[in-house]
Amino acid sequence: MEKLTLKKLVDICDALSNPLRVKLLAILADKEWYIYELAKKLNVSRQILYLHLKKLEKAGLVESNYKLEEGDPRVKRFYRAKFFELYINLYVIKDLFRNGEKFDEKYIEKEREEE
Amino acid sequence: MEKLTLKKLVDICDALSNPLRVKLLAILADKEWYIYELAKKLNVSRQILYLHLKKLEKAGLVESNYKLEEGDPRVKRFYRAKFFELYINLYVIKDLFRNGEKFDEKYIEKEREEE
DNA sequence: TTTATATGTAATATTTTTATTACATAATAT
DNA sequence: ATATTATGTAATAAAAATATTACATATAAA
Repeated sequence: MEKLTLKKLVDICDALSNPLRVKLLAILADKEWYIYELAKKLNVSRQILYLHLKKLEKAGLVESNYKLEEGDPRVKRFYRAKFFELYINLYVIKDLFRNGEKFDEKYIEKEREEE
Repeated sequence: MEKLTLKKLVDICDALSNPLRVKLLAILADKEWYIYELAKKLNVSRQILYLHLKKLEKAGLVESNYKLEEGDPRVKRFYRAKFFELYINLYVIKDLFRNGEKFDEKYIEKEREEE
């Protein structure tokens, strides 16, 4: 498993801190969907899906690309889940702060990336 | 590892979706602290710690109790981290929705517990 | 007696997240 | 032509999370 950083943990947890986003991830794990189709299936607005998918994409849990299907000249943006693994316990959490860097620096670094 | 539910996942991830809360958990893993002491150490307000610790407590990641120390009649409320483990990947996420219950029911159930 | 230590609540303000609504474009299908 | 399918942006509203400030209580220590 790839090295876990504080920022990565916080981003993934932020992404999974909402039940609709977890559901989206489960749906996108089976096959790729485009937003229009997803909005109909889940009976929610496209706009809210944009926001939730953006957060999942930021955490690296989903990805998307535009595709042209045969016989339909309309470009569709397909989203799919990316495989990931996360294992955490108290020791893992402690290790996040046991590598020279100070918490404050990491905190500030995270905020810089936000811009 | 205990059976993971959607609600439990969302609560834990919500708790870990903020870097200060992750830091708090790491600190409380080593020894128990009371809020006044923590506020000084971290140079943040007591009030903000109340809020963050409440969220960690709700997720079952920390616990607290009041204690009297020898030679000091002032009651102190000590917080400490509880051991936990969380393993997630795409299959685990999918499994959360593969047990008869529908997503909507779980979503609504979660909201009821909020009250 | 005043400052520091310790607890808690309540009110308010700020910021972020979440959700809704409206607009604009373009091809498809009826 | 008009409704449906598809994309995107922008404005706004509502709700939740985060942060600040103020108040109240009580003991310790100087």
